[in-house]
Amino acid sequence: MTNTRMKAQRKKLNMSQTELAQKASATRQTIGLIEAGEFNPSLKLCLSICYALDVTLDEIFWEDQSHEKEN
Amino acid sequence: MTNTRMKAQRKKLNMSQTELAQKASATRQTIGLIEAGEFNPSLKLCLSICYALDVTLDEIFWEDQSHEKEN
DNA sequence: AAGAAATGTAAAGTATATATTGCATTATAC
DNA sequence: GTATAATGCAATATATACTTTACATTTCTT
Repeated sequence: MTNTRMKAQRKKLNMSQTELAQKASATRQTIGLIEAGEFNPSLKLCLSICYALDVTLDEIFWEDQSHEKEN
Repeated sequence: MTNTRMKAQRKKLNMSQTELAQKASATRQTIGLIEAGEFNPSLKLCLSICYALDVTLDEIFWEDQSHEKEN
């Protein structure tokens, strides 16, 4: 359940969790936990992350419904 | 700052807030407040709403960055 | 191999999303 | 025009996102 698309996009931009956290005005821990799939970010934070990573919501946060909930 | 796209899609499907709430396993109040733009739903809830309304995240929750934050 | 940077993880505290209950108002159907 | 459904709005309670601080481990650079 880790968010591989988000992590991949961050790496693609050669950005550390700390840098992303700053751009998205969150903490490194929060970013780490989201990438680890250990929590459920708010829409605003998702949007901030998208802006920082230059992608849209669907690109990194969409999950197919059949993708049975795993927590 | 009300979420007009979400509301419009719900109406398009002839669904009441109560029905949408049930399908998305939330309460009517929560749905009402999200439509009113009075808070910041979690990603999971956004996804549940998308499934219930048969749209994707970008269709009803994406906001352009220039869309200056209004709360 | 050593030092630095990046990441994982955990405890405690704060802010806020969400639920629950309840009542008032507006729209819809008969 | 009265009943019924749909929505708006508030107060209180609870769950949990997110922060802060801190330390351990892994990865990168030299």
